[in-house]
Amino acid sequence: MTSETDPRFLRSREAILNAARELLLESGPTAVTHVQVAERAGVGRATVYRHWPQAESLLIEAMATVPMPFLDKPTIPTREWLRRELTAIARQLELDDVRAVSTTLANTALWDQNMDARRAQFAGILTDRLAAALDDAHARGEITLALTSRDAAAMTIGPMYYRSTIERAPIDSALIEAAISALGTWSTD
Amino acid sequence: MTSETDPRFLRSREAILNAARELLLESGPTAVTHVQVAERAGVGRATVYRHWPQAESLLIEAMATVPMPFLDKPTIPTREWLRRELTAIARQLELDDVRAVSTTLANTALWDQNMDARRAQFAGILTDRLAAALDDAHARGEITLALTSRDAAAMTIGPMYYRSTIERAPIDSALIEAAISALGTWSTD
DNA sequence: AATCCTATGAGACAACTTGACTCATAGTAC
DNA sequence: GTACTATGAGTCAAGTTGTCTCATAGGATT
Repeated sequence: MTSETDPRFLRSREAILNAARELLLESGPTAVTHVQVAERAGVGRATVYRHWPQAESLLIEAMATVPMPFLDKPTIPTREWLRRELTAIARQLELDDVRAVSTTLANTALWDQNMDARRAQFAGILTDRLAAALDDAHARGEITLALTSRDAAAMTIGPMYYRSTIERAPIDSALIEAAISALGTWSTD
Repeated sequence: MTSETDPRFLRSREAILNAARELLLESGPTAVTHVQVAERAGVGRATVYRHWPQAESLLIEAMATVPMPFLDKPTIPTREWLRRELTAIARQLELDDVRAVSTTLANTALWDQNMDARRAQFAGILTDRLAAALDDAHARGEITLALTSRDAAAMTIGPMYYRSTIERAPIDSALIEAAISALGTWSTD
């Protein structure tokens, strides 16, 4: 039997990941230490070291277990799809764990290459999908773009992210509507 | 002689604050420890403990020494003032230390009350000043607002902050222009 | 059931870190 | 010159970190 299929191994692994995620959520990334994770997970300290010799790798994997906001496959009309997706992201940003993961990512990525790779991947997906959806909407004549389609993520998610992490206030639908209008002139206006 | 005027005291204090700021910038908030700061500042370890018994307070004060983007007194026309100020903020966000301070603030504020107070103060100033400037522009008939004036900070600074800290890409003037247009209909259009 | 394999918890361990304290020295005011 | 006090260097106990060892027990295979 190889480690990866041993139920004892998998049980410990899950317990450790859950404990790490809880600690991140409750007390921040600095709380994700081998000792604290072991206590919270109810496993031996040595077990945590065996699974993740580096606490930082554990933090990264624990962060990856938090469901982050993404964009579903675009539907038509794009404007409705966009309204729906941005509202979903807004709701996600109200969750403590999503805020914890995104701000930890943005912060630690400045000094840590592994974190930066995760940040880049995350940001890239959002920017790409939104750009593709808008390019398509433009090709169909649904919108006349006021900016490059690759600026759309910053223009729409940016205000919500700022509202949620810097102003720490709820995201109202007016902000979402304003962001959607800011992308260009919609033919359905 | 009281401590606060003793040149020896002030010299140590400055050296410690500078070292802490450098460490934050180069290696992140976790690098701001008594030992590392003492080494970098060229002072004894005990001196750092005497000045700041809590490393976190030192981090907060060191962060406060980094010049953060604010908004100058509004001039007329508001649109020109806004373009100028947002461009200034965009330039500031390209600086490593501004990114380090703002993302550290957003992240640590989630678990630390003192940091959260700083975050709230910082966010409040930007939101208030921008709202006041836009209310004034509206009263003068320079703009018909597409959103509440208190949403303006999120709508304009948000995209730049997201671009700079999540997408980690340069802020182009098209993004700034789009944000300005998103605020409403300018009478000078 | 019996056997083998291996992940685990408990514990021991040295190396290092942390925060507190002491004291001789030297920078500064008067 | 004298008095004051911030400082660096050093000491110290308590706690933390990462590694290793070993008996145990969970789980697969027969």
